[in-house]
Amino acid sequence: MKALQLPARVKGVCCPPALTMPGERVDLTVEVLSALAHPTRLQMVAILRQAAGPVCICDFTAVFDLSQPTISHHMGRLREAGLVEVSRKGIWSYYRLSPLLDPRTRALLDLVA
Amino acid sequence: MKALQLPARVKGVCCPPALTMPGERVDLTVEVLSALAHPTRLQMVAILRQAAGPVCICDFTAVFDLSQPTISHHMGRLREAGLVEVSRKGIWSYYRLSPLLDPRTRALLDLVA
DNA sequence: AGATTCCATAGACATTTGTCAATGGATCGG
DNA sequence: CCGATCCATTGACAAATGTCTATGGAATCT
Repeated sequence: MKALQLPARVKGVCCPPALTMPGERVDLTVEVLSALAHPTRLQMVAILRQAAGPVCICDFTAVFDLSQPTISHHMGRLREAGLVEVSRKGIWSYYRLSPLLDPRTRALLDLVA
Repeated sequence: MKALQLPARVKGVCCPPALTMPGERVDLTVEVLSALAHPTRLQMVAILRQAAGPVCICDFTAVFDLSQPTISHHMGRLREAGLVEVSRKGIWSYYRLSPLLDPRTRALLDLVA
């Protein structure tokens, strides 16, 4: 098989693409984006951003038309992504945005939620 | 960013916060976030942001360790989300970031890609 | 025309995701 | 101690997602 000669464009002429983003940052970013890429979770984060203080799970179950385990599941995903933290008081679980989010993630939340 | 005040918890009494984000904006945001929430697609967008001009699909297939149909598939998802546009020249398909992205989406790309 | 290259689409298949019902642990009120 | 409430976990199951192989159309070279 002889190599063909193609017009105008030669491979790599336009901009030889390089993967400049460190793999670790790719993974972290994808994890955060995935956590936010769901209507329920995005709105949960929006609620937490606007809330004056930690919000009870029972409040979320009241707002969304979803079962309590599903609410818990979504909140768990936000927690695994490091976006929220939980504090228990008596019977209730209160969630808030993680106070130590790195600036980039904070800016992301300000943008989308 | 209005503070919404929750009263002290009383057993069995919940005080649901309001869903302040318009449903349409939730859906649009989720669509964009979903498109970006994959390692390959995120890096594709990063490449397009740094590129001086449109980038050929054949360059992406050279960079990623994925089959050509898979590359095409991911690029198609970015296109469906309105993030990229395609222009054909002869045999090749060149992709670039959509020039008319709304400022919020542009800012999002600047943050994560 | 025939061969070759690029790329999108279709089909198949395994994995992940989103949801609910059921269960159980922890805490509180009486 | 008993019953009730909150919430996380488990298991099940349908739907969406990511990947590949195979195929076909379009453009270009010989």
